[in-house]
Amino acid sequence: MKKLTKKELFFEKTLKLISEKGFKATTMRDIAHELNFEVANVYNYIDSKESLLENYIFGTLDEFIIYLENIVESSYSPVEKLKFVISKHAQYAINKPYEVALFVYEWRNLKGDKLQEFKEKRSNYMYTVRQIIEEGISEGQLREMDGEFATFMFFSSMRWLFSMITNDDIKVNPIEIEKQLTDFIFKGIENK
Amino acid sequence: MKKLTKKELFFEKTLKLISEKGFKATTMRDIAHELNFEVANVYNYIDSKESLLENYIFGTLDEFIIYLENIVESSYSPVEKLKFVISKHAQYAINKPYEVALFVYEWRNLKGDKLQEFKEKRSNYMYTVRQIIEEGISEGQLREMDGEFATFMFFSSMRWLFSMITNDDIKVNPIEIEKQLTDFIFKGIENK
DNA sequence: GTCTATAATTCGATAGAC
DNA sequence: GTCTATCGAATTATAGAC
Repeated sequence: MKKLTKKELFFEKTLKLISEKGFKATTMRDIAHELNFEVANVYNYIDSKESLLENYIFGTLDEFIIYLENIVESSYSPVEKLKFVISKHAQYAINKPYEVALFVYEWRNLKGDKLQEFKEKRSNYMYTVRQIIEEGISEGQLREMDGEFATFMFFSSMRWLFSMITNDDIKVNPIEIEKQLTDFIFKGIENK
Repeated sequence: MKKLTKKELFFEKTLKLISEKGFKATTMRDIAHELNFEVANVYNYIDSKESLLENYIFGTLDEFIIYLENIVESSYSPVEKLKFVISKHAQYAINKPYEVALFVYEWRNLKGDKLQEFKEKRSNYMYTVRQIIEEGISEGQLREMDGEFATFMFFSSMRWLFSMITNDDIKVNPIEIEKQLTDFIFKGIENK
């Protein structure tokens, strides 16, 4: 077990707190209390509550963007590319569920330019995945279907994963969860 | 177009506001401003901000519970039952997207007994759906798979629908959206 | 890095006149 | 039903001593 610095501990505990209570519902006092010190000390680690959210969300978003760019530039088939994207989503949701929670639920609390930047980057990301899906359809690897619907489905998978992973009742096997997700997206639930 | 009473207009505009900005981020002053009157007037319609959220969320939840009970007590096959549930979710998401938004994103802001009640009812609802799915698997209509995974997938569909329906770029055909959703859940995206 | 103290603002909610 | 006025609590953030 790696020993965490105070700074790392601060961001880890704060992230968990915000993802569970919600960004707006989490006060600086909540954060201070979680770390057993006074409110003023929170500002030893961050400039403002606003910047805290920005750092978490763009940290996640930018990592996904870079990964997707690498996949797109590869010579894999559309289906193989999609499986890489699913795998990335699954691994991220398993290893960093709280980052995902903020990304999915709290982006609305971004303000001004940062909100704009988020929307644009996310839109570009989804459009790129949609192009892969439509390529798969036109090549016949994927069944005939509405590319937009399929793309939306694709992204709902990350939310689903998050629900599963943060559910205390369930013991998650990371390998199995990724397999189940991939099977679901490709095969559905029907027995044929 | 039906004419709305002042009361209906209040709840309609308030619902839309809260679902777009988030419950915590929406202030009583925001609500008053949206309706072109002063803050004090908000309390002509509601007792507290807390009760407002409770009414919206349990209105949605209880309707789903009653509908599911009727399905369960019917003599339809598991697959047919699931298709009724999907249809209900799709129709609700299409006709009442903002109620769904509150139900999905804002339940964390319920407090005390109401939060407990929500969790229990939702848990029971999911468990009932899971039983239908597992019945379908054991009867061979659905492929062999983890019932828990499948159930989670099932419920992520409502969130996906919501994303689609509230996306301004997309013109939604209600019949088509339900078909695409059903196809997705049963067949996945692969071409076989 | 930690504390006390407090500024400055915003929040939900109420009182009471019209 | 609508307004003005206001309360008390909670919020983010800062100043400055140790």
